[in-house]
Amino acid sequence: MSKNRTTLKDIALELGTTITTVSKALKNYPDISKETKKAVIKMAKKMNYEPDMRAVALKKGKSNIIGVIIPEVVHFFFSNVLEGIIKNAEEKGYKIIITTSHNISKQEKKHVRFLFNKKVDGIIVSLANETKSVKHFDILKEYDIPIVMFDKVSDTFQCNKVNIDDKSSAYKATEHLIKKGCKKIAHIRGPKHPLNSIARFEGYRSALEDNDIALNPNMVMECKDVTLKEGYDFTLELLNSDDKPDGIFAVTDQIGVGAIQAAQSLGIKIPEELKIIGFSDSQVAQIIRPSLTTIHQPNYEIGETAIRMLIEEIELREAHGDSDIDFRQIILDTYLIEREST
Amino acid sequence: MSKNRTTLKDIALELGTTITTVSKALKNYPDISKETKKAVIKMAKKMNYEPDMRAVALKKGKSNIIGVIIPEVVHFFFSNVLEGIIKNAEEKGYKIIITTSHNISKQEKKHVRFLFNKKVDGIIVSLANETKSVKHFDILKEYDIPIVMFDKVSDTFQCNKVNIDDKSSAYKATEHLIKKGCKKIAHIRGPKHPLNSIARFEGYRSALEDNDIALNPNMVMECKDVTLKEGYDFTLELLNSDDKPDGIFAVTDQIGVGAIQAAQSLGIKIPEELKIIGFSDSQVAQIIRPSLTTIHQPNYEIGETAIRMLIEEIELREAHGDSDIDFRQIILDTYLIEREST
DNA sequence: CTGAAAGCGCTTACAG
DNA sequence: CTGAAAGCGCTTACAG
Repeated sequence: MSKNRTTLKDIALELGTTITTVSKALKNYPDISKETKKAVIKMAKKMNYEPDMRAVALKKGKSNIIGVIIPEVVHFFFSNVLEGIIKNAEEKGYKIIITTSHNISKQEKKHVRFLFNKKVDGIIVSLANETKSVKHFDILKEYDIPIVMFDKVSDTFQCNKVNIDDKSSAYKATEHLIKKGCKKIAHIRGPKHPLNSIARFEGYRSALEDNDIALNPNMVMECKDVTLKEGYDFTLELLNSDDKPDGIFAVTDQIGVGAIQAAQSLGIKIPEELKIIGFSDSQVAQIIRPSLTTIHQPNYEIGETAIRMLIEEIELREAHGDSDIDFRQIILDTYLIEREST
Repeated sequence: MSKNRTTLKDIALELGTTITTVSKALKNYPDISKETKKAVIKMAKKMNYEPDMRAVALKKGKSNIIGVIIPEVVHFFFSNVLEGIIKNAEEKGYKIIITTSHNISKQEKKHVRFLFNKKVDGIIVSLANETKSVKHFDILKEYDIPIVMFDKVSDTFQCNKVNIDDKSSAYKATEHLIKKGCKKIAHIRGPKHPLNSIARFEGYRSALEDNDIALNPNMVMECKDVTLKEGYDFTLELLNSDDKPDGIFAVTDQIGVGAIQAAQSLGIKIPEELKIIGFSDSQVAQIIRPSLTTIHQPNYEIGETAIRMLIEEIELREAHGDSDIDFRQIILDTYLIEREST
């Protein structure tokens, strides 16, 4: 037996009163008598009433839904950020619609469009590796839909942003290798476009420079998909060249793990002959032997901060209309964790 | 300058026609002239029109949103399932709202309620470890909202289900240890309630029985949160007892990894003195040394299957009203991957 | 304290 | 071929 979901009308009919009264009673308006409220609440419970949020959303012009666009879900960093987003959103009565770009710009565009017509209250995004132009986000600005970018942000787009200081973190990582005695330091870097892979490269370059080590372009490898396999293959290539590195700064832990496995396959001793440092502090960094020195970044807090900023902006706009917002960029701290690989 | 989002009315006004005509033109109704259609489509584009899905949903009684309730996002198995769900949902024009129970029944109840009043078209769920009664799902049945359960399912609740054969997989795992010569096999099992941890225990028990090995209750440890640390601690306890196991069947890879680390901390050789097998085939199983023998389960396919069944049911009900549905339980195959730990 | 009415943005049966 | 009207389920300013 299928029932239709109870509406205000059903309750009003049952009680011989009107929709208006029922609606007000349920929302505890002061101008409704206690008896009426009691009766309405009782009947609502009995009839399993739950407000139709679509109707509420339509009426109020608010959906309490936030859209998230990230490259991947099966990913140590992003799943942790997502966790931070979801938990804090739920606490404040917002729900999350999640979409994944798989680092493809076209997908990202589609999702922006979709979330736009789903009338989400705001959007959190980490750009696809492939994305260069962020024109497809302009429509959100035009219609005053708040956006927060994290991790892979745009430098030109005006909005709230959360990330870490990739350059100084990469500097720290490279400097660590230098302090440990490395002279020939390779960098397996991220793809061309994302600002954070550029910043990490800059940190690497800058640390070499400050320590009077010439940058050898043959020692910089550029990943496409940033997979363990790429880390493995690039490391083999580096270690089979005439000019072997004695240190590798890997742009992520996955790359670092691939590097360790490649070195081991050639019988090269870590950290004696080769030192390796990763980035992210994911679980594999602790579990691999030798364990991987890495840069810890506050994943959960990045998600938490992003959702907080977004909800603040949403509620600020609700209160003051489209008053001008001062956008901020919040930079969270990282630290180096030394393990066996250096 | 904030704009209000364009509505049908805006377009009609601009064109000096009516909402009806604009709506029909955009949906390519046959009874609208070509010229009108052309003009409407052009104007819609110019004005950045996107239909308000809330209104469409309200009118049509459909939201094209599917709710997902899972214990965790930061979790190898669940993030992979989620990936399978999201990708296949997007292809069919559905979006996912994701909520996490953190294995707490109360949270799960709250989410069911929330998703119900969000009027999602259907729900996919893997039960919280804590959940015994599934009464809180009854409301979905009452109102004909399709549900698919996966992994941690209920045996009493009538709905479509997707999982693996946990019992026979566990049997396979235990039998593998026996074939490798283990005589004293411990099992670090999952929590009390979830059917799949019970089934895995049953598989273990049954394999021992078939091989004339008496089950020693002291060799069965029960996890609460199924964390690496629990695996570590229980393994220390087992290995420090008078009656040491020579094999451990761990209910997940995380437990298996903890077991390996605990054994190593005591200087016990794997696999010579102790053999360990996990369950899931997550990345850590490949990366730890010795690498972990495990049961591979098709994570992505579980998600894919769940969302397919759900969408099928949604569309079936749309077409035929609440005709009776034949619920199915789809069992996906697992296989054993032998690595260094056995 | 209660209720009639307008309206959020759409869809669609019906009339012309 | 075009359009007026009802209605999806709510909220809320207004009248009584």
